[in-house]
Amino acid sequence: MSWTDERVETLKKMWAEGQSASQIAKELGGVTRNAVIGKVHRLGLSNRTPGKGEGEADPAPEAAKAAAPQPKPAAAPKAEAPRPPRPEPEVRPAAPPTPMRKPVVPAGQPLPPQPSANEISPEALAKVGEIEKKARRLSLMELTERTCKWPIGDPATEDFWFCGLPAQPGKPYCEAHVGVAFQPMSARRDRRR
DNA sequence: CCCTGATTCGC
DNA sequence: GCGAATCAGG
Repeated sequence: MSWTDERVETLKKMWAEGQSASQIAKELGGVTRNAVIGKVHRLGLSNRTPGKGEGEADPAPEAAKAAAPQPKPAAAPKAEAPRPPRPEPEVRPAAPPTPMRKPVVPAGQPLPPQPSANEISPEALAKVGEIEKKARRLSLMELTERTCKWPIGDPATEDFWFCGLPAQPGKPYCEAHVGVAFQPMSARRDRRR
């Protein structure tokens, strides 16, 4: 593969969007992230290190950092979450060490949709309750394509993190969470009708 | 361990 | 110019 105009354009665009080199490499195909990074540097797109270049008297430092790429929580290229999960509102393992907490409602951040009483198998729920105690409690930034992206807690408070346990290959969640996230479509309604 | 970008250097 | 190997960091 070579750096055709088109490919370079894609590279520039994605890089500007804040996409990582590996993501760009994946998108382009036929190149590694190293190739992408190398190209980025050759194009002079890398982050201008302070006090460096000659003809780089950049008097407009503000404009560049205005755009913050919007992070995608469960950006699984293939298997996408069938529905926004909302584990157990009940579960709140860590809340005590914050007496001074109440103005925890940021801006009008609506709480995630609550699937209400879903007809999830009791075993699955129990399983989830168990593993959530062992959750790695990862932050958004720590999630990868192979960590469970199941949210736990209230996003509006400090009691929020992601499961982070090893995700099922090709799935965005760990085994336990896959169990409650992917329902066979109405696990079973009234027998016969 | 997973990931990130940065740099080097033989090609 | 290219990019694998390597480095440095989170």
